[in-house]
Amino acid sequence: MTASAQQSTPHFNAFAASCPSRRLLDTIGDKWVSLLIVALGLRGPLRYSQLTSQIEGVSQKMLTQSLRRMERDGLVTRTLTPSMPVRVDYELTLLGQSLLAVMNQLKEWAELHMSQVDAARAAYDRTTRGLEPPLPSRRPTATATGADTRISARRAHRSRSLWWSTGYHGRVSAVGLA
Amino acid sequence: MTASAQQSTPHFNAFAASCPSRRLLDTIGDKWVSLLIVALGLRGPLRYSQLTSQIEGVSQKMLTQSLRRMERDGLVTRTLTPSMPVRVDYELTLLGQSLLAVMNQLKEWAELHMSQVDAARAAYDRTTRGLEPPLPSRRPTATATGADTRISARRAHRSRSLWWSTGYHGRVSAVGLA
DNA sequence: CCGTATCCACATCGATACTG
DNA sequence: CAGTATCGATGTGGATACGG
Repeated sequence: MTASAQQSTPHFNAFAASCPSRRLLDTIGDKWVSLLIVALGLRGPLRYSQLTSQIEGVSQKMLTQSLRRMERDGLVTRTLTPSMPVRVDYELTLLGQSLLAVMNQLKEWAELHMSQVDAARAAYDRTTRGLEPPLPSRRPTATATGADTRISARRAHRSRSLWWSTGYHGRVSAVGLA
Repeated sequence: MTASAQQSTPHFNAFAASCPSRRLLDTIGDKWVSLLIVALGLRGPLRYSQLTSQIEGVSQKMLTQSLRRMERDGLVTRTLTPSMPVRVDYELTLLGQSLLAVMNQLKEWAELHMSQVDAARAAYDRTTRGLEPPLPSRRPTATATGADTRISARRAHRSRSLWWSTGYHGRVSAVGLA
């Protein structure tokens, strides 16, 4: 990873659209997956029902789906104990544990910086309000969906010698020097 | 909510369903956001067009949307330079930089462990194949959506004295002792 | 208890068209 | 260049019903 970065290992690169690691990035970035990793890392193996209560608001579907994917990816093991009430425990594998550190940091960052983010949002909304009207009604247009307003006479290309104008009227947050 | 379990800091807890930090966790776990953070952290400020090419496969819509959200959350700044071709640069804020370390680890973990995950998947699919039929056609059902097969006579509860049986016929990956 | 299957409202996202 | 707006296919996820 020192210089130009491409000879040490058969490297994966998440910046590449086709690289499998990008999908993996998506998977491990999932809300439920990250919470599950942290929960399982925090207190040993956990039963399905314990996870249900530990991770508030998760539905059976999402819980099972996430656990299944994690099991398939080798992040957790699933152990069935055929006791009287059937019991199933989930536990992090070594691979899963290697993710734990990162996930903890992710969750902690979110919790630690929540207030700063909130402040930033408030400031942003204060300076930018008006751009996003409350949109009270769906669409103030006539009852019939304006089907003809769509096309509109295509005006012939009027002198595009401007190429791209400097007179920018778009959204502005900060302006630099030309 | 007020009484037990917290007074040290006005703590956020992502395990709680209603905690705002959970949504934040969702946001920063987003594929595009994480790639953007890493890209911007890697080489200074970047222009919109540079991000387009740097992060392969991202659409205008997702790029703009992600950048906008990140700007609102105080993770990046947006600087407009009214030069001849209009130019817009995005740069990490201090808050954004504090996320960089975690994001780098996340992306690196994905790239470093991709092969292990692949192996785990292959192993899983080998032991579990048959559970997921190739589903060749969409749905072999008749043209009309089978509307009556839905209900089916609800059978009266037959002796549930078993409560929950031990004779588990479900999916088994590993079995523990009773 | 530990799931699976289905329905369906809603969010996501790519493609496309257009604009300052 | 750097967006915005809209459409439509697809995905996501909760609610519900049911089964070993």
